[in-house]
Amino acid sequence: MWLHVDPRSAVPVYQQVVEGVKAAVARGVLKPGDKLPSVRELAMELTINHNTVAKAYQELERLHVIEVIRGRGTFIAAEPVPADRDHRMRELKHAMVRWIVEAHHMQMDEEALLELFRTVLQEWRNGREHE
Amino acid sequence: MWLHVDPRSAVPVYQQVVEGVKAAVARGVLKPGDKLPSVRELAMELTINHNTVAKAYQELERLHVIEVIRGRGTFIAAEPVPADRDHRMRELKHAMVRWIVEAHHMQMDEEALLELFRTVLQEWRNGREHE
Amino acid sequence: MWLHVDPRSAVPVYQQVVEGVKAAVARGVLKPGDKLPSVRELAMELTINHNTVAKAYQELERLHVIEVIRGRGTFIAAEPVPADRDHRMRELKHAMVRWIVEAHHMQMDEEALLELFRTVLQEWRNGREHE
Amino acid sequence: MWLHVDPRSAVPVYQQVVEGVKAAVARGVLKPGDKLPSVRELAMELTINHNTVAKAYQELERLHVIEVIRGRGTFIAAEPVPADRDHRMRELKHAMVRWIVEAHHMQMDEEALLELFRTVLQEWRNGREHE
DNA sequence: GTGGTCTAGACCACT
DNA sequence: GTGGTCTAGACCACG
Repeated sequence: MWLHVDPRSAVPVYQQVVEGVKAAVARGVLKPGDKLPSVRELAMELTINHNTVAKAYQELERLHVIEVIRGRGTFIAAEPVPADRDHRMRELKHAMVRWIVEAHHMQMDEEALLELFRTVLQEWRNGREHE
Repeated sequence: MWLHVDPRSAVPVYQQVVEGVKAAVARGVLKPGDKLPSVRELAMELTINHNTVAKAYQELERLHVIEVIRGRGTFIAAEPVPADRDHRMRELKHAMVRWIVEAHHMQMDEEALLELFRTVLQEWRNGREHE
Repeated sequence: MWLHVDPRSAVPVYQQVVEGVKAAVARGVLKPGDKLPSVRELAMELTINHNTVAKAYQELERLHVIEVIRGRGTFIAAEPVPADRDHRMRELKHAMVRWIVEAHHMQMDEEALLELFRTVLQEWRNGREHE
Repeated sequence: MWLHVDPRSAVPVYQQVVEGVKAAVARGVLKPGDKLPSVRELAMELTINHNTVAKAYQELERLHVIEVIRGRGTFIAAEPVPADRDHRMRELKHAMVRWIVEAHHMQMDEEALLELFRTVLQEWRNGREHE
């Protein structure tokens, strides 16, 4: 299964589903046109409520990651053109600054941080190829 | 003032205070031994509830960023010893993977992402020097 | 073809068919007495389920836009007598109020809204002449 | 009360709440900074479930119509700058075309339609002054 | 007291 | 069978 959820995590379950699907798309596990499990199937599989899955799917549709076709199912969207690019870019930068500060408090060099990022990037790229 | 707070924001106010103090320390605005405003002073200054500031201070003490000395006040800790280094390192990596996924959904190249990170790192360093 | 349907769309497919036929009649593409494709033909052409087309035809008959003659086929009605004129008039007014509210939230002047309506009306009229 | 809801309507209750608040803002009944009833208060008043109100509030926040401040309440946003102006403009035009077609089927002249719109606009303007 | 999230179970419209 | 909506009731984090 390409999706896992931790009910005891601080981050909301529906958001974990959203991020999980986005990650699967980014990793190439899910490709444009692929059919997602139905709301109830996925809910069963993750042993969570179907409303929670539905909320996640609605959020994903709003983000243009998936497309919902009534009575047919939900599918990975063809071309996820990001609408509010500026907004998301700003958020991404803020997230980065937050972690630069955090790294500082972990006695971590900036050079080491950059190096770590390169490593993570490399690992991710490798993991992606092995799909 | 080295601290600002936005009551309209998805991130909790007390957490904004925590991050603000950590950022000030990382940027060198606050140095070991420096005295922080009292809970009530800071609450007044930021026009937020003093319970909120108290909660932030408790969190900061738990993180060994500050030290509370009864009857004397609260101070920036001498040596910010990172307690749960492994845990935080794991979180840092997860955050990085999230960036990669997010960048992917913004049609952003991995090389561009790395470049962005370098830029943000550079900007932060500059801001730090100008303090 | 005078009819197109978008399966990915918030508005139900059968309703898109209904509106499409009504639009064709209003634009003069379909005239009283014109024969419509059979349920199965149209379904084939639009690559949608024939139940969906059947539902649309039923709705159109209810609205006196078309007439279904057993064993002969379905035709554009001679005189589209508006049955529930009051009801539809009320809905029309409500829709207009919704436009005004929406325009207001888009920081749009009332004069600009009126101008926009005039433009849309003009464009539609032009499109109609070119059929 | 500036808000009413019809549970038997085809349009979802939560959306009726969304439109009701937007209308109240457009009419000037609710002004920037005004406090909205709490989720549970409004739910009680409209005799609907609090989750339904919560969903409406979340949608309104997404539209920048209101601002939610945790533990304090929800307020009308200061400056409702519309983000996806193009998208909404396109939708507005489509709605207009739909009703032009509809008016045609009601045997209504285009000139009469324009005149009706002017009237509705005038009525709305008057109703607004009487608040 | 505020909104946010989740579960459970139900009904509905659409295909 | 598909997703969308709603109710009922519960728990949690925040201020």
